[in-house]
Amino acid sequence: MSDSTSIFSVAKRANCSIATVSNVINGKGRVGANTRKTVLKAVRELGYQPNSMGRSLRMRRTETLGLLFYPSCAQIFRNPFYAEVMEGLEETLLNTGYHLLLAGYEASVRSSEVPDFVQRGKVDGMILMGAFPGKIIHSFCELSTPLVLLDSNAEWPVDSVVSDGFSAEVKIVSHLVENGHKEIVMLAYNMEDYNIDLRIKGFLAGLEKNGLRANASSVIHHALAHEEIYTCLKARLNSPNPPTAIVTVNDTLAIVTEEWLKKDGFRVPDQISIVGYDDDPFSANANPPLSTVRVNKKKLGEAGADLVLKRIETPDRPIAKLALPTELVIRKSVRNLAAR
Amino acid sequence: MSDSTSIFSVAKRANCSIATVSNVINGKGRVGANTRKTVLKAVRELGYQPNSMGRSLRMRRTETLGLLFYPSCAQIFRNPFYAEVMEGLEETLLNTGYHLLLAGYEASVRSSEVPDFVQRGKVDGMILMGAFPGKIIHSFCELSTPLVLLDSNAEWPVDSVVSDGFSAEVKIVSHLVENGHKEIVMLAYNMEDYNIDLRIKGFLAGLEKNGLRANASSVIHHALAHEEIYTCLKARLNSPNPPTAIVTVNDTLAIVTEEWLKKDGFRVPDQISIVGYDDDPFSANANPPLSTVRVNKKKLGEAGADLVLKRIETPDRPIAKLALPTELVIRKSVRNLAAR
DNA sequence: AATGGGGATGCAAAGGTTTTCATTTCTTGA
DNA sequence: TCAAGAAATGAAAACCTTTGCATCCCCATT
Repeated sequence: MSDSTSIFSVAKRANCSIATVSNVINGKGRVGANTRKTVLKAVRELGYQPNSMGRSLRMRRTETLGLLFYPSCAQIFRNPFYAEVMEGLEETLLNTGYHLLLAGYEASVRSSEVPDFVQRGKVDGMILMGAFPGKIIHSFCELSTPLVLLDSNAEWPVDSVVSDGFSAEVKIVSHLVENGHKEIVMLAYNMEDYNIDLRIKGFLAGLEKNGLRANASSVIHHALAHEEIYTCLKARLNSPNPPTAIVTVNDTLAIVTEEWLKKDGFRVPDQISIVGYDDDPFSANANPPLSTVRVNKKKLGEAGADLVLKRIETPDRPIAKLALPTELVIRKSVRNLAAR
Repeated sequence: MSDSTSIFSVAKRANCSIATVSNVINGKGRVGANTRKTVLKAVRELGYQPNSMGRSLRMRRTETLGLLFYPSCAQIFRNPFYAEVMEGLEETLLNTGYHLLLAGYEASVRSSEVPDFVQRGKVDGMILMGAFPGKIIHSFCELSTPLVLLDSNAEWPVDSVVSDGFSAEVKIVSHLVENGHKEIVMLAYNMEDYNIDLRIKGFLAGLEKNGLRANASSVIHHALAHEEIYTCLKARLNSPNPPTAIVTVNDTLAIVTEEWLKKDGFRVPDQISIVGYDDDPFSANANPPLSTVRVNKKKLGEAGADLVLKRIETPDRPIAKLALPTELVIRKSVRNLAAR
């Protein structure tokens, strides 16, 4: 308990060498049964816990993983999506002895492009979460630090885990077509974001696969906020061939769009169907309950932690790029046009 | 860049001793202008960053703070309240060089009641966030590790920051009374939670201060979920002297209660007024917009970080217990009974 | 009784830093 | 030119571990 309980004090109390104490604690080497008992007793009585810094210095291993958010911790905390990812991370790390060093990109980067603590050896590996710009990912890739991109990007030569947004969107389009929809438009943000791009690509592929025309006007995206997107959508709804179904790049956008549509007198799903992505907690209680795509967020976290741990263990293992399968969850926001 | 860039390599390249390199880097001691330039050059060319473990070992300081959530990381991530607290934490730590070691209580505690990493010296101090049971807080208090209870509890002899829920509830009651309400009931959870207790006490004090009777039936609380609470409320609404106003212990409870009330045909606020607590992001957009209490969450985070840093710096300073002032935000969920 | 072997234990180095204190070098005034 | 004082530099210890290797002891086999 005292401040100065080091391995020395234990050794002195147990009347043996520090090497022996170390061996007992780590279960290495050979230690006689009696000695072991004495040491264990001393450890207990002194409340000794090996000092992490001394150990890390010697072992060149910190048992700490950097968890870096983009753009900031607060931003990620705001998104309920990541709560479950955290759950997966937490559980996987549970029995490994590893801890997470939390950092928001903006707050942790001073001079270079990579947070100091990485190069200073405070962590054994990094998990990057959020829509990191390519430029930043690039800097990380050049380091030799084990690295995994979690729900972020799969285009770099490092381990990564994403949800399979491509297949998901194909499934969505097929689902809509099965329900008689032929004029479908996608709503997306216009920003550098791998996942958004992936979903757009999947959406377009879905159209083609179902024999619908896929062109520039199939996707409405706007760099700016939700309002702008809705303005474009509304213009389209009043045009000759108005869409009967909307696919949004995530649930948040779906919900606000739905609100605005209702406010403007469009009935959902009677007049217009809508499908989201993410299965956020509020989506099931929306009015009408939102059809969407469920990604196993917990598994996302588990896979991420697993990958970086494996990379630390075996730096030369082949790069793993995981695209987790998704589940289309059908609720009440899509109308069957055929069954009229 | 190479793996083995230590202070030695810099010293060799700059043709000086490691002591001098250390002095240059830390701006301590005296170093000649020329030598300084040479060392700096070597540092730059080698891309040298001092090793955190070596430094921590020697300085007995890790520049890391433990951020412990109860019951788990995921649980806290789910609550939008904490996103802004994180913002405050992040910003305050920004220029201090300190990092956060994240841990969920459930996941990080194995044998003892306190996570290993604390006693192993992986952190210089701890921030506890969430409704920790007293038993656990007690274990932490016995440690000599700097500790701050953040939005958790203020009843222990350690630094703490909470929002002043007591005064806030007094303000709420006064506000309701000013609007002609005389029959007011509070909805709360029945669990060990300092903040809830504080708000209940404030509510009762508010009643007394305004000359209303405060008794056991003034507060409806139930160990179980929202449904149970609502059942009790509904019974009360159908009794002889039904409440005209409801005060809930947080916004979430307010919103679901509101939904159920509306579903049961009660009009809010025409028939029944309601006030929440927390000013969650969704509360402003509720229907009607919810009157509630805003706590400066960011400041909560700032104060917490600040306090633990000060405690590390000056272990003997007097204990600080902060109760941050709150702001009553009046929206549309309270009806003025006087102006009929 | 001597030799060999195996199990138990300890010594000392290494890992990267900071810091104290001694030593060296420079400057300046007489 | 010398001495003294100030400024610059370096050697070594300390922080706490782990681990390779040497040592020691004891028992069994020949």
